[in-house]
Amino acid sequence: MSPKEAAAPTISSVAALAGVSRATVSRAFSNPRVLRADTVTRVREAAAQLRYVPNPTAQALSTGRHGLLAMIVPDIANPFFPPLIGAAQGRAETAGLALLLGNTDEDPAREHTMVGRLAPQADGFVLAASRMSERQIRELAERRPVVLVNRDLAGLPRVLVDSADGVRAAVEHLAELGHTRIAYLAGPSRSWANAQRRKAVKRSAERAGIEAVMLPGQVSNYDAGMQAVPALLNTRATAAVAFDDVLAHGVLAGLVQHGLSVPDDLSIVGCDDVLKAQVYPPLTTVSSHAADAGAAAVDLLLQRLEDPDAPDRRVLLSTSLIIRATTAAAARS
Amino acid sequence: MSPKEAAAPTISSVAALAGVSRATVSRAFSNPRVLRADTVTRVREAAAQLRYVPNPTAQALSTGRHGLLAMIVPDIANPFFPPLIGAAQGRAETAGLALLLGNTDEDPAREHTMVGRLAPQADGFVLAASRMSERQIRELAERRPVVLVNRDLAGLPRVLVDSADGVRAAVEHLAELGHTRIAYLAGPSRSWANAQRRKAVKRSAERAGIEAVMLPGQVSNYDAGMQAVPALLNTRATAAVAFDDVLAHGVLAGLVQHGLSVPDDLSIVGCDDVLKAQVYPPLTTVSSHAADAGAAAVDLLLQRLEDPDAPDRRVLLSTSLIIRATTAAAARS
DNA sequence: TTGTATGCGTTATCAT
DNA sequence: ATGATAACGCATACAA
Repeated sequence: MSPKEAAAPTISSVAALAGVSRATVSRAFSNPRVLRADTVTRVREAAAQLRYVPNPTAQALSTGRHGLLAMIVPDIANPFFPPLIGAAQGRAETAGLALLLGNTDEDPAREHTMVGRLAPQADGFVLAASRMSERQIRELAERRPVVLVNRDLAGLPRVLVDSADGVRAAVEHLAELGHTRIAYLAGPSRSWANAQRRKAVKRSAERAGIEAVMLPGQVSNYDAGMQAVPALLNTRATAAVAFDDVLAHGVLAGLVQHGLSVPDDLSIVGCDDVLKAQVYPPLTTVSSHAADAGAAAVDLLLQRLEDPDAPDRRVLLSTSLIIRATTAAAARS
Repeated sequence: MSPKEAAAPTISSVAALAGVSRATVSRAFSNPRVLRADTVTRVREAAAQLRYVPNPTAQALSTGRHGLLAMIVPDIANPFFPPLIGAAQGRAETAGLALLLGNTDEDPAREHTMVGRLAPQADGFVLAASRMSERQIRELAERRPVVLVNRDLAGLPRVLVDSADGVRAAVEHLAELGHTRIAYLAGPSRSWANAQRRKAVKRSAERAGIEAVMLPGQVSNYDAGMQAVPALLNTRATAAVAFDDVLAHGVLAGLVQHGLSVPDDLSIVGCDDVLKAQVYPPLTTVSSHAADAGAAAVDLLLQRLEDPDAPDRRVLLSTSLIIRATTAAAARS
């Protein structure tokens, strides 16, 4: 039952069987157009007969292309990322590439050593919500094509789910409901999305003429949301927008623990729409489209791979407010 | 900004700088014990000075070891898998290996071509909840070390989260509560876990002297759970155990849509404990420990990698019933 | 259109 | 303890 290395057929065996040189076999696969059609088929038949498949490692050593893409995420347990990863893997697969996955647990140092470890084998990187310093990222980009997701660095191809619009709509929605004091419950401090959302809340609140108070950053998980409730209550805000749905979900739970009811006592808005209508009460949130982001990122990377000097593109994925059941008129406290 | 291939230093440059042969440089890294201590340090200093790092591709071509593990999952969007993947990646990382991730969308054919694509580059596979045929799996195991998660094939190393105990406890719990007719809502038909749970429900019900009716298989997602509700109601069962938590979660929602309340009208038990106490009402479920399974699988694979002829181990991860709030005394209908 | 020869960066065998 | 040198499997510049 131990794997026998079954002496995989090489280019030489195929060449022998087909009665051509090894170079011809190589060309029959990598550049068939330069060969006569019949030799191509002859070689291919021989190859099929032997179940020959080009050895990617040898190809890599010779060409420098490994057929591998690397994707780095800060927290695979956060429901935002699995769809992102799945879509990226699917896209890569379609292009004949495989996906290396790295999970950093929000640790910039770990991320840095990880990309260093992966760089010699990966043809390119998609850094999702990278926590590395700008300098580290640019250093990597010096070695390998890099595409960023939710990180906005000039000169690098990047896809950004632009929650500014959605968040603004959320704040306006809250203002219209009569809320005059809202809170923003922050997410990871190194998160670009968090910075963007925070800023959007602040600005939109100003514009709407209502007050916005900022609560300190949290790792994004259910428990953190629950534990943030006392601080939230302290602000005397009548509504809160949370960095993301999982935080919001925790807040929901914490609130009922405190005997408060949503949206009667407090309105809550999430972000990313990872919960859909699956919690009770269904969470008002800002859409995200993580899967689209993953696919777009790989597309950008693929593009970059064939033409390294293609102009860097900055693709923005728009968002919108999804009103469900956790927002209502402000309670008169 | 386009990546310059900066002519990475090779073993030759280091050899030149250190005034030794390439072989010595190689040994200084892969087998330092055979060299004099001072030459090792001299070589290492030269390497450090040039920022030399061995080229893994070249190593792979020469040794056959790629430093890559492949993990295949049927559905990365199912919350059971991300922790599994995260733990596996972490374990691999500790061992100096990187993780290739494949998502098959429950498609056996896709899985098969995927492992074929990956086999030449991966040192070994962990197949999580593989949907491939036994034959295909054994074929792969012929080429590469394979560890199975939640699939029970004799002769192959495997880690099984053994939900039999937990499910039995669940059924007994239900019986004690006075339920005399329960339903099992099945999951993916090719899932080993589903088969095991289904069987456990059946047997435990017999032993407890109550009736168990089996509902047909579903893909495991929230909507499928919701849509299964009419069929569930049709059985006139007063309790149901679902293949997993996400299905159970959908059932919960479907039930309230039908104006029914849990656990007053119907008791529900999930599996895997991926929801924790995060839904309302908190779901009674059977624990799983996906992360442990991922770590254990990689450990097994690592073991297999250094000694291909190690006896195949079958590690069982035990489960238990977690009683929360979706089970109660049978309603007298 | 096809073949020859060489290189890609290591490891490993065989000498010394 | 260290050095030469031949693989590893493929791609490609150059020849023919």
